[in-house]
Amino acid sequence: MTGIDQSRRGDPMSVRVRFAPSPTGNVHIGNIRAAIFNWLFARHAGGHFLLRIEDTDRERSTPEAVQAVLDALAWLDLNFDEPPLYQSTQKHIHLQAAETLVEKGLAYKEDKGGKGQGECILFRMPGTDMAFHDEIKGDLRKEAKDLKDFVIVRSDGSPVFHLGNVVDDITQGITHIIRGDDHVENTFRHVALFQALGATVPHYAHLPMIVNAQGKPYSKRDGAAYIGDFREKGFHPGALFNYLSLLGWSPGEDREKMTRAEAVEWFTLDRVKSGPAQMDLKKLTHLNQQYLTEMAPDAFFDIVAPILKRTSWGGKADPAYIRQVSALMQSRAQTFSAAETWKYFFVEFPDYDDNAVSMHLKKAAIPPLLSALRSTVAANDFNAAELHRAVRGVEASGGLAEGKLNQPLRVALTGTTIGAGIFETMLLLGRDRSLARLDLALNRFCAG
RNA sequence: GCGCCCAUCGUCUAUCGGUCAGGACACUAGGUUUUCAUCCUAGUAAGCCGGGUUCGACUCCCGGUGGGCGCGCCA
Repeated sequence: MTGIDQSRRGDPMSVRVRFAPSPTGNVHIGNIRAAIFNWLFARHAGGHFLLRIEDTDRERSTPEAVQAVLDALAWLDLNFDEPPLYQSTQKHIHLQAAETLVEKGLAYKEDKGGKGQGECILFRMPGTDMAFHDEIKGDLRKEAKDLKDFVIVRSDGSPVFHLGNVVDDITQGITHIIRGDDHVENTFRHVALFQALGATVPHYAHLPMIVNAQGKPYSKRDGAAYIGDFREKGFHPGALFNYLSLLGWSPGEDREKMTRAEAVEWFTLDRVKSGPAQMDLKKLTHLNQQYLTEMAPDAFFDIVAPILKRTSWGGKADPAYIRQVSALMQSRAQTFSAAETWKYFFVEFPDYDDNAVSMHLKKAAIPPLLSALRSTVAANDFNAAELHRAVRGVEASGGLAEGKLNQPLRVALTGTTIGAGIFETMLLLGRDRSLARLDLALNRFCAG
């Protein structure tokens, strides 16, 4: 008896996979990609996706760090099927397994010296060449001489990663281990442990790593390598999920943008690539814009409203007004953070861009026309049809081609050359603010 | 240093011996749009190198080069 409850391994046909992060405060993009692939695999197979928190590092494993993992999974909607297993609660089972191995002669105690800490427990490798089949990398083998005994319990009595990891996989009845390929070499040890513990060896699949724009492994200084960063930068979880699923995997037939259901339906391990993949923020952003455009206006508003609330100028705006601005600007937002550029809708007077001003308001012909337009607008009803008629009328009287007054008007009203349709924008700004801004622009930029 | 893995446009990829080597992002040039964004059209751009096997290799084999990972009482 190993002391490990193997009852959950019941149906050998039922797939059980797990995401087993160690909570360190931030969830790395590579880790979450592993979670996505595990989730996809489980859902495709109609199996179970489990979560295990490897919280044996008491220093870093704070409740906040655990919450960060849970938040990341929730944000990406990676739902798991059973309560998470906290590795720290399994310590006695790990140790019992180690004792069993010692009793069977499959592990032994030894004082390796060092800092004089006493005896630790080492696992005895079989002494033969080993091989296992990787669903992604194919058949992998290692010669006996490269497989050395290793510590499974430290001299201070704490279980080492390899032991805890394997024992917990047995406890959770894991059938397929899908993880980053930095674990490939460990797998020989793990296979030996599964066998020594009398458990069925699970199937393995090692995922290629995600590297940075320089083709190097992501490090702290690369930034934006944590999923919280992407959330803060205004990415849609669906877009990130879609994009990440395409890093190292492809459904073929030129399919890229896909729904979750499609990804689940098409996902198979044999279509996972084996070489490292680079993140491309540009492509992610492009996908993101598509996701934002397709969102229901209310859903878009729900996310954008809190972002505006946090700005110095959008804090106390009327929700109904925000909803209108949101609806107008949604289709041109690449990320949710684009809302931070909507300032001119929420203040009395906009910040004027110097280039825009000199380009569109400094020409001699413009001031008199804007002035005339100001009078016409003030004298008529403030609606789209009238505004349109007013602008066209002034253009005609000034000998300008149709549409040539639009940009000067836009700059006078918003301070910038880019934005949604100028008439729609004006209607949102309202009659008073529009007239006031025209006056200000006329006085400040067109006088003298 | 030793071991293992990988190698198609700048990037993500399709291709499972015979294709004008396809798609997407990015880029360039047009078009639509009052600006921007969107959208449409077109274009530039790839099989790391060297040997084999084969009637025929991006595809199979060997070598080289380059890159990644591993070699802890870390996880």
